[in-house]
Amino acid sequence: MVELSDGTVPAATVGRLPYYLRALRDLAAEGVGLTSSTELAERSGVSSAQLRKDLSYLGSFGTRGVGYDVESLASYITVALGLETEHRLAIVGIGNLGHALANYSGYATRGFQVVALLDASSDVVGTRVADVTVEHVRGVAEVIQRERVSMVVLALPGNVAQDVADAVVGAGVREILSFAPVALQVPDDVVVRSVDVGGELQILAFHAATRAAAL
Amino acid sequence: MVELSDGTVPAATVGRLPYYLRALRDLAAEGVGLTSSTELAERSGVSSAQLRKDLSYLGSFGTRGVGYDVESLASYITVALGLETEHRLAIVGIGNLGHALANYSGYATRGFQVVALLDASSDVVGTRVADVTVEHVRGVAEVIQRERVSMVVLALPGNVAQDVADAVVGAGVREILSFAPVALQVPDDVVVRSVDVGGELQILAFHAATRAAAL
DNA sequence: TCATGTGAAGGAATTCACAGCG
DNA sequence: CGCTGTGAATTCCTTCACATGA
Repeated sequence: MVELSDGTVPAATVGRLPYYLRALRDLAAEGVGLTSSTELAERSGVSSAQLRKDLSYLGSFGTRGVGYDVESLASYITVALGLETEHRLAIVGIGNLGHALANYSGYATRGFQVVALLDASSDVVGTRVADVTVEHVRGVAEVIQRERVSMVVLALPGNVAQDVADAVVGAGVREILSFAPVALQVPDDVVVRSVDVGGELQILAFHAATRAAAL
Repeated sequence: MVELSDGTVPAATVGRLPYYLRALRDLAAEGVGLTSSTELAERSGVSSAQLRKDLSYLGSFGTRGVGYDVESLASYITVALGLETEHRLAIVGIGNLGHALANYSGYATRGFQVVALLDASSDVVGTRVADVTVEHVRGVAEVIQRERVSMVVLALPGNVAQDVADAVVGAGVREILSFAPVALQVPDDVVVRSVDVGGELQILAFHAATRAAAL
């Protein structure tokens, strides 16, 4: 019996749902209709106990003694992640990274649409990138209203990220993905996810140094 | 008294060290010479207790009743992260993202150098990107040897990521940063950090959906 | 019988609150 | 006295191991 739980899903579990969904879509693409917690966990890079525990927070989707139906489990996770509704994105900062993000093809297999691009440089404002005309960041609030933007991606230098975040939050956005290596100060009801490439490399450097020290 | 600890630093702590280092460098750039756990924590987006606990795993760097010397704490974290040695990077996959990463200027303020670029498409092999000539990925093992590459960045589609990872690991690389949305299978002594932009957006979508459901 | 789903146990990370030291 | 450094308490997450039910 399928039953969705209440709203209490651990953050760590939410963070893994995209991996499960990815693995399920891969399985579906391979024509696999039925899977097990062992197989799905292996493809997702977690333990089978972890996978089952995670799914238990969302409800009960499998058949004991059998496994999980790939299609239907994918559907449930899709719904749980809120991917059945369209999410309209604006990207602020059309430098190297912003360009790449604007052109990023498979936005996690639909659900996301880039509807606005903004920048502060007159070099790019007015140009078209990925079929969208770049507008000046000073009009960010208006653009967000006009395009009904619900998520903003910040691909800009750390020193201006906070100002843009303030403007974006003021315009009603509650979900931000930031590539700027700064801790953004936002109200409690705003969710910020941060991706820091430099930081990731530093973490790898730490492991390299630890390995070297162990010799 | 400054004393470095043994090699047991929690993974969660390691993940935050880059934020502390960033905040310290900002402070130094502003001409601040002395800081407190409260100030530094605020700029890093963590609690002051968290910061002090994290630092305690590395050693003892502050002065009770006073605070931390910005320069020297930055130095210690730099050493702890292994950033005093040069790290030679290869980027595999010179698409939109690979381009952006190759041109990414401040590689976390030095310590990292892009010494090789590889791709499988004849459209880009042979071209120069960020002063480096793109080579064919089939020669990845040779390139890694020749350029003494110690870290590899994978900016390529999920379906080929595992093959390249295998080749790269076979050539002796033990640190990988992957932008491919797949769980790479690697030996225990290889460290893989994964950045999944699509996944981050899905996590934001989950929060948006949860918010909507709460109304 | 077999793999799911889940209480219970165990481990890790965070927070608390204060001892310790300049 | 003030702020660091840290045991203790708490909370959160993961793993275990088995009851459950198709």
